[in-house]
Amino acid sequence: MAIFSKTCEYAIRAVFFIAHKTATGNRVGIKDIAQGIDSPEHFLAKILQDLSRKGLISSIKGPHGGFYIDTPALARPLSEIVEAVDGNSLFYGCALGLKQCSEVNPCPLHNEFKAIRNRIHKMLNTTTIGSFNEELMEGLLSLKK
Amino acid sequence: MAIFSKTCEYAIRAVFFIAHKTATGNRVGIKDIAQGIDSPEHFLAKILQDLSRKGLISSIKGPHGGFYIDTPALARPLSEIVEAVDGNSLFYGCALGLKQCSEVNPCPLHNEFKAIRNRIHKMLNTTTIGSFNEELMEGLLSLKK
DNA sequence: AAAATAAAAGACAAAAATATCTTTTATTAA
DNA sequence: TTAATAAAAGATATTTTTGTCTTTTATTTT
Repeated sequence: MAIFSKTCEYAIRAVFFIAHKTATGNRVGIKDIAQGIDSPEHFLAKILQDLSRKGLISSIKGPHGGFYIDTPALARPLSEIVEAVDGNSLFYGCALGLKQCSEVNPCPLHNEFKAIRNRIHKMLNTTTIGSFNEELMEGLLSLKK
Repeated sequence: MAIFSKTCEYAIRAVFFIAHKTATGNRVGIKDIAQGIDSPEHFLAKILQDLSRKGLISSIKGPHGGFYIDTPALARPLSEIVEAVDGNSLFYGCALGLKQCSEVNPCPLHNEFKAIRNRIHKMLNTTTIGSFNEELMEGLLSLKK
């Protein structure tokens, strides 16, 4: 299994793509995004609609419209995207799927995974949506294939 | 999203359950296991058949038959169960789902997740199937709900 | 106002994961 | 050697995830 759902993978890649494309103020259309991150266009559209409804990204209809992320939003942590799409089970769920797993009623892997989940959470909390704009502009990082 | 698939969660819980129930040499039936870990019986049966075919656990048909794990197998790492069920993408896959992601062509999260994946891998490599038998016998750890 | 553009929304389809039910095979015990 | 037991195997069903296609709404430009 992967860490994120396919939906979340597309969401993160799209958000990075939009962030770096609109750091200069321009908007970018769904077609460009889908091709820029190598994802199915209409499926991605649904995902972005959802992120837009939740206020994590912005969009404008009509000619010269498209998606964008404003400067304050660039500073938000990636964890908000993940949580909006995949929920918080990656951060708080039991690795063995036990509802009642806790400090007082731990599954065998409870402590080990608590540390790992905390690390993932911390990492995604300190990584902002705009973190990679420069490297993306310089072509040092990849978002497709 | 969870770390493991539901199938893998059941597999790990079942393996721990069988390990501790058979540390004394007895076999345990699918009904007992399913109830002991709170999983759908027939679905679990499929999973255990698969693990049995792959030699990770053992079984015997007929009266007084059931599943068991022999002493050498108790020493095998949990990572083998995970890999048998979920494959190795948790250990080696790109967090953003990019096939071509690598050191020379990294996705934005490549380095951070490489460290996390390594940690998970290491942990599951050093945790053996029989690791928790004592705590399970003492009722200190939970495998259901 | 009309035409063009682009996201939003809705309906539908395919694939994968999860779950259930039935039949078969191997083994044991009476 | 028949009956009982228990896993293996097969068939089918349900749910969730992923993906596609069409229509509607909002906005802009002519």
